[in-house]
Amino acid sequence: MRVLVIEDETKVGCFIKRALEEESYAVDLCEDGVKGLEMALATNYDLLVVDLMLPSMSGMDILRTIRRERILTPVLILTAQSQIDQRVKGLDAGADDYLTKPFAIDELLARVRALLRRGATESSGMLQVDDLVLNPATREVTRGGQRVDLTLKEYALLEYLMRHTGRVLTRPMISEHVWNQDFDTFTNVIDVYVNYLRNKIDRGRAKKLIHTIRGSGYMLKAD
Amino acid sequence: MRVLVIEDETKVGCFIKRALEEESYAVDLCEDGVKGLEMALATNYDLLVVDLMLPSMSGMDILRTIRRERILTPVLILTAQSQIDQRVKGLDAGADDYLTKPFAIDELLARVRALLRRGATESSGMLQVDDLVLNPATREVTRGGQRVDLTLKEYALLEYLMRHTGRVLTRPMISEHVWNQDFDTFTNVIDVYVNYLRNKIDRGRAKKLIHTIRGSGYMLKAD
DNA sequence: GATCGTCTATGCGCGTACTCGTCATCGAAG
DNA sequence: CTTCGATGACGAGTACGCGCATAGACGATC
Repeated sequence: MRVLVIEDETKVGCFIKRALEEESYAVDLCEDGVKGLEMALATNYDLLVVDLMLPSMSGMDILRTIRRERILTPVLILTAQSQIDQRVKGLDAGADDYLTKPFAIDELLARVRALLRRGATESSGMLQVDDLVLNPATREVTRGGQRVDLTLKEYALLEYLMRHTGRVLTRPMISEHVWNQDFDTFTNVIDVYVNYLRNKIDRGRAKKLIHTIRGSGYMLKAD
Repeated sequence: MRVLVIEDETKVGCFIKRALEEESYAVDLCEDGVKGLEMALATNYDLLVVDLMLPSMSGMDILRTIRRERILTPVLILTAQSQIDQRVKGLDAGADDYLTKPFAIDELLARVRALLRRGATESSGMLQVDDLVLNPATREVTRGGQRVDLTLKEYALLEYLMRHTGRVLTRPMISEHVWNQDFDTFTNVIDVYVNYLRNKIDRGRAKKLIHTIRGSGYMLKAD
């Protein structure tokens, strides 16, 4: 799950970025409105977190522009206490949720989870492929009832694979959703992480879930 | 499906080429406008991906020229953020879709798929000849319900045959759509690949689908 | 300074794409 | 019907690059 945070106060922005990364999201941070808009249009983010009060271009304008481009990415708006009246306008312009500054970081994380759940598989939020179960709420993974311990990146990759079960996922697609903009194209990190996941999930099991599609990419599937 | 990418930024071009090739397209990459136009006129591509801002000749001029020549190949235009106003002109000049740079690679792949589907069989996108079924979305092939595993080239060839069922396809036609410009005419690769496909699709079956038209080429047909 | 997580670098094995050579098949001419 | 050249089928073999595995560099955290 890749998130773009547009927030001009460096301290707040870094704080949010950090917190989201600890939840295994791939996060890009942008302190400028115009640049942020470009990034939002450029990359297929899973969520945008946008401050309303920004230099060079307001969060509201960003929101309106991306909706005009028919980008349906969920947007979480951050408003100062004094801008409460702006909320309604924000929701009208296509925001999915808002949060008043200052806020508790847990509050933010809870809303982010809610927005991402909504967009995805719907239902209870539990992802399941064969006897492999992933609970996004607790970030707990089990295979055949047995707990599997994953690092942040391993988890992020697995979640992406599980949200697109049965489809071939090319390396560019994976890097775009699991890594942030610093990703280096000419590297084999993805292969390495797939290998890590295989060791923890498929090794020693009769039924393999992670499949290589040679020349294309990878696929998670029960067959 | 053969695609021509006209893009002067080497890195972007290579990235696009790689991604398309992983989707089993045959891809030619050209970094120059005039040369690109020549290639577009010389070869019967299934799709053109053209950057608007090019040295020596703008993408718009290329577009106008090939449309004047009554070439109906679908065209996907790439524009920089600052050239958004050019889009309308581009669509007027005969572009089928546009994409703003920088863009998400999934987005590009999705639009490419959409444009190629539109030109072809329409409908659900599923291709079927007798009990042979090909699903372009998942790149999955079955014969009589049984899964058939194909390599990238085998798949590309079969897709081309299936999109032109019942018509005689000459070797030049096949090489033009399934291989890229590096194709060596004085070779029998096509025969070899038809043989591979026969082994995987017709071998052991009563009803043969791949037919040889001696002196001409090949044909896929239920009879 | 020890440990953990992320990423880089590298060597190896194998599958894919392709070449080549030989044999089978077809069609036309005698 | 036989012969013969042209065309295609197909098995064997090769080169190369993809993907896998593993070791280790680097940085952050405690």
